[in-house]
Formats: sequence, C-alpha cells, structure tokens
Amino acid sequence: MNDICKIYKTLYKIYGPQGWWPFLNYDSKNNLNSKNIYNYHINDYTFPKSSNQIFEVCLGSILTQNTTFSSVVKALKNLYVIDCLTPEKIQATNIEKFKKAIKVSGYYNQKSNYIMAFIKFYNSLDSKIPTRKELLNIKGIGEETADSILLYGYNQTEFKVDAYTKRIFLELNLINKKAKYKDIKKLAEDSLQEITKDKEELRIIYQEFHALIVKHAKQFYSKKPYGVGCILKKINLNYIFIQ
DNA sequence: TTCCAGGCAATAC
DNA sequence: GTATTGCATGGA
Repeated sequence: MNDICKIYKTLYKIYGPQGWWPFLNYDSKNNLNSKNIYNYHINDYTFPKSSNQIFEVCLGSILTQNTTFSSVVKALKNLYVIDCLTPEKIQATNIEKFKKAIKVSGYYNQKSNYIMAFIKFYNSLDSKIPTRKELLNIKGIGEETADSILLYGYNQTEFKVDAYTKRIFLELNLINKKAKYKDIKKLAEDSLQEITKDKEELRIIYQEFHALIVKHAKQFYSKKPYGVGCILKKINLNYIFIQ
C-alpha cells in the first residue's frame, strides 16, 4: 500500500469518520439550536440537503480562510440573528451591518468583498455545479477555497489541500518544501486511487481524509516542533518524493 | 506578550 | 514564476 493510503487508513482507524462539513443546527421550529449551534453528520454522506446548505458551505469556506472554524460559527450565528444567511438577504443587507456580523472571523473587509463577488457568481449559476476554473476566477477564491466548495458543497471528487496537509506530508518526507498546491493535490488523488477508482467512493474518502488531517494536525502539528508524538511517524512509509 | 488559526491578492523582483 | 507582505480577530 502506498504512503498516502497508509496515512489515511491509520487516521481513520484512530479517529473514525468525522462527518464533515458541519452545518448549522436548526430545531423543529426552524430556530437555531442554541445548545448545539452546529453539528457533524457522522456516516451520512447525503449532505448538503438543500441549496441553503450548499450556500452555507460556500459562505463558511470563505469565512474560514486562515481562521478557526469556531470563529466562523460565531459569524454565522451573527448572520442568523440578523436574518442574513441567503444570497438574497445578504445582498439586501447594508454592507456595514454585514461586515459587523462577520467581524469575529477576521479579515472582515476583504471577506465581505469576497462573499459579495461570490454571490454575484452564485446567482448566475442557476443551480448548476460550478467548475473549478470558474471558482478560481472569483476574487477571494483560491485553490483551497475552490476545492472546499466543490468537495463539501457540491460533493465533487476534488481533494482539498490545506496548510496542515502540506505540513504533515512535509514532516513525513512525502513531499519537498517547494511542493505546490497542485503537486500535493495530485499526489493525494493519484495515491488514493489504490483504494478505489469509484468517483463517489473517492469523494467520501477525500471528505473524510481532509477532516482527519485537520483533526490530527490540531493535536500534533500546531506547535513547533511539529509531529512530536505523532503516530504517523511510527508507521512504515516508502518515502516517495515528488519533484 | 507571542503565536497560531480549515488563505488570498497585490506587489516586487 | 517565486517570494514577500498586508489583511484582522480571538484564543491558547
């Protein structure tokens, strides 16, 4: 088995399915559940279940750029309070009011512009699935955010690479320091084909793998020196370098 | 106080 | 095309 698959299987064995993407949690009266504002959906891969949830992933993917998801949830809660969680309502809302709501997630001036630009595009989609190229053409949507939207919002088989992914692969000598986003994405996607070539099965693996990486990295790869106590360092890897 | 968080665009070479 | 810098809040 190749190294990437070994890592995936090891993490899955330790942590189990993660149920990403987490969604806002509403009660039967359609109010935000104040005790559990959001929740994960372990072993249910039929999400998102509505266009509202698709849009929620898009919004969250932009808001979570370089910040913690807990801050994003606070921003989403603020948006819920001012009834501003759909494209139409956001566009109809005073921009300063919108900025104030998302302020807690940081970079709020930029992110509000990014979200407005995204909504303009989103409205033009007419419920179609966006292409990666289209997403990358929007100001504020880079490779990771595009893959996040496609993988978790539209269930497309696109591997999402983040800073943790690169950090772990680098620490395990699976890539070199200069590896680009697309290099790491290709390594992961090519490697995981060893498990299955079925697109739908791979999509689920991509969704879980990214979530597992974040879960594991928060514990072992947030503080320097990275990887202290990391079990991945103890499994036998083949060390396939990429150029 | 310092460091980091589920990045991106603009700018300078 | 590669490296650097500004963007910003909140928690550990």
